[in-house]
Amino acid sequence: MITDDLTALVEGALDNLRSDGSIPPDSNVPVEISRPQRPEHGEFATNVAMALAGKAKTQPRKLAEMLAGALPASELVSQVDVAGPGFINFHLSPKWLTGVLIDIAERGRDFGRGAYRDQKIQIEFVSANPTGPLHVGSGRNAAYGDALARLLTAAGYEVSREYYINDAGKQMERFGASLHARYLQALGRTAEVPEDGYQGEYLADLGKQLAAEFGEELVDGQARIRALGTERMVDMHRRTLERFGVHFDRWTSETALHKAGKITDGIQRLIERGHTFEADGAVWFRSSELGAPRDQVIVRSSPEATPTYLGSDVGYLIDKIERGFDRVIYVWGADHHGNMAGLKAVAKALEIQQPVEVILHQMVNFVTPEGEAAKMSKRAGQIVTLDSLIDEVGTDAARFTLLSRTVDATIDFDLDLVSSQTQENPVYYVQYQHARACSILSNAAGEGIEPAEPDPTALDLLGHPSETALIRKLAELPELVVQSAELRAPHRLTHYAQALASDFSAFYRDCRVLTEDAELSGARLRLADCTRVVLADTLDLLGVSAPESM
RNA sequence: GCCCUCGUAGCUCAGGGGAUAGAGCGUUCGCCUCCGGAGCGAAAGGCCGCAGGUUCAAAUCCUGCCGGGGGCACCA
Repeated sequence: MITDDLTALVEGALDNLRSDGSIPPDSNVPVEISRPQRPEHGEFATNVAMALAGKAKTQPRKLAEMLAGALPASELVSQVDVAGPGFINFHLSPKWLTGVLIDIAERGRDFGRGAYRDQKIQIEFVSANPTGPLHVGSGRNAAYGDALARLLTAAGYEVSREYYINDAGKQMERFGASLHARYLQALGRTAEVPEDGYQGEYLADLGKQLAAEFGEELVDGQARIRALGTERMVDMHRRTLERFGVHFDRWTSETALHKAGKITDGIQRLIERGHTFEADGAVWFRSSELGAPRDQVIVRSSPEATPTYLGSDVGYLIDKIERGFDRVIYVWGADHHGNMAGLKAVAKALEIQQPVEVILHQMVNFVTPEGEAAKMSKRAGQIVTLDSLIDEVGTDAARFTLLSRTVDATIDFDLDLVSSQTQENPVYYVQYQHARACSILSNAAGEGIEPAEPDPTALDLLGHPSETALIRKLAELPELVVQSAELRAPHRLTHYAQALASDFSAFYRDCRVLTEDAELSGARLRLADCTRVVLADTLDLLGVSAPESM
């Protein structure tokens, strides 16, 4: 990678200076290559001179000049500027610029891919309770988890997407009771949804459905109703997610884990290892000794004596690890923050060597134009569903918007602006530039003009500032992919996509592609084609489509 | 009370220790003989919440405080 080459150059210069006594022999400073904010500064920069000045008590300017003078020759660098407080700016050679285009032309979508890493990562996300429709918070989770999975894949990892179906436990009993009541109501009987149950209208609809399909058959069959309801809810989640462009490699049911004995085995492991005690008739996990703020119940007291959420998670975690992943990632909403310490404590207690990583994303709030937060509650039935958001703005705009901020920041949706956001959403700008590139390419094809062959002499004609700026932007993708994957920060790609689209737009404005000059047209066509590839690839990493026309 | 997270332009947000802190929207002023105007250019607009600390260097790291959001169940 280019930064490695430049780092080696600077380190070589430092060695030269040390050996001729210009700087003290023990003056070791880390060399970091960065991208300057302003194009006039060049393609890359380092300010190792400032760090060196601090150690060697010498003027940074002078040190920078010495460093620049001591740089070994390289065909990569055409010019070095000494600027500002100790900065050395590298201007890369035209050969490097054409090299970027050749790389893209030859590798296509592989251009943005990192080297294979031989590491299997499992990422579990969404995992919403099958008690109601997916809401927009789950949409954020889905958009993030899926984009991160795509990013990790692009960075060279083997990734498996998993959805955990919480189809056991107390909430599901409440769900069953609620649906049973709705079913009875649909049959014209008197029944009431329990106070701690699910009041949403969707259950009334489902109750009517069951009444129509089964008649009186299920009147005494609450367990059956619960199972049927769960099944339909999971199907609904699956459909919504497919519609949202999210596909899971595996759906694991908590009930299935129970049946396979994995849950009780897991709890047994904790007991055998001496991490538990009994109190008030319940089994407790001594998590406070493993970094958690308090001990937690893993098996409820009688008469239920069933595992808690954390209790089930022990067996599930073991199951994940036994399937051979080198790392497991959980994507949770911020409202699950309290479970993090417990899960980490379980991993410690079981002496799991593989990293167990939890990523929390902040919530999605809905605000009125007056700025009042309208809180969402599933139980109260006031749901802004993911389906309704997709209906309103479409999958592309929804995903792009939900991904455009860091996971650490809450997202405020102004409900009244959701539809007008269709107009101002930056995703359309990016898609538009992609469509424009496609359009130019097809116009050219109609006139029999083909993109120039990917070789340095043909592409050497490119040199306009808007052209070089665009090429520099294209060149950022491979590093950005690896970086964003390691930082778990897909939102960086949304910003990159916009910047790239903007640079393409400037190129379009300044450099007419289809001209009298066939060779120049060919070279610019190649640049347009490379931009098309990189834009499409970036959008794909976000799970957003790249239409050829709009 | 304790834990997590946010506080940067009028608004929504980027900025993983380094140069003159950036973008979109909004505002003002310009640009349609032009390969797609869902566009382009320019201008205005900033004690980077406050106070300490670490460092040659802090919007960035640490501590405290103030202010928003989320958690602290034998719910998931």
